[in-house]
Amino acid sequence: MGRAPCCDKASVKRGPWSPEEDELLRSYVRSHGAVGNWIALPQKAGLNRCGKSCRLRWLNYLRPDIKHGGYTEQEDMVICSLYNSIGSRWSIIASKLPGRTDNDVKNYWNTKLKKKAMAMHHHQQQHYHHHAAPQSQCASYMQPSPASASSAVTTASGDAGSFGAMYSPSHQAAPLGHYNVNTAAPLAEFSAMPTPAAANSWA
DNA sequence: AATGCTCCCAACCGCAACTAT
DNA sequence: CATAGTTGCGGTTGGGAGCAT
Repeated sequence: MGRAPCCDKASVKRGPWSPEEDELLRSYVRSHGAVGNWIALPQKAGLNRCGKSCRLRWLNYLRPDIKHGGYTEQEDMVICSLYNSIGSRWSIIASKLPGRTDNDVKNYWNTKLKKKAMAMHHHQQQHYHHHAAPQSQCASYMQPSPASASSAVTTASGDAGSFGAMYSPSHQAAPLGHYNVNTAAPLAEFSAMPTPAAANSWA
């Protein structure tokens, strides 16, 4: 026996949200506080939307503390080092970046950071061909990580896993399986991690 | 100006985990 | 304990915006 669908897709609106719908959802959450039941919310709020869709819209876009774009070098490094350590666990990575959502971090990685990492990976390989050991601070920061061999990373989307490895800081989180979400360092702790020179070399 | 291409991001989908009964 | 309902997550896609030809 299959699981019942969360809503009747045929009778529910899909696609982009209108400003009116945003306001309905925002005002409902504002007046009712934490949403207990997202499935029931659309009806109560007067929205012809799937509960799942409402939840996603709120979490990824309407929440008051959301930041969009404008990623800092420091945030880049947090994302890459955590990706290296735990793979594509976007919700965990996002939880270390105040104001960022898993969807946002995921999009940012897929559209920008991955390419940046690939470019640096290419550059790094050329560097290794000419030098026995990395000499720049950037290169030392990008030392391949033991964690990159973990199942977490090897199961992460193809080549991207190994690219993530390049950004591993010297003190990494434990590989998946030993990774403790509760003890993972928040963003502030990363401030002591890479050198300014390493951070600058990203641009 | 028209067309095609690429990039980016919001949103959807399906599954797993969790919770209630 | 078993089942159903709900939530959370990660992968993927659709389509608009901007750029190149």
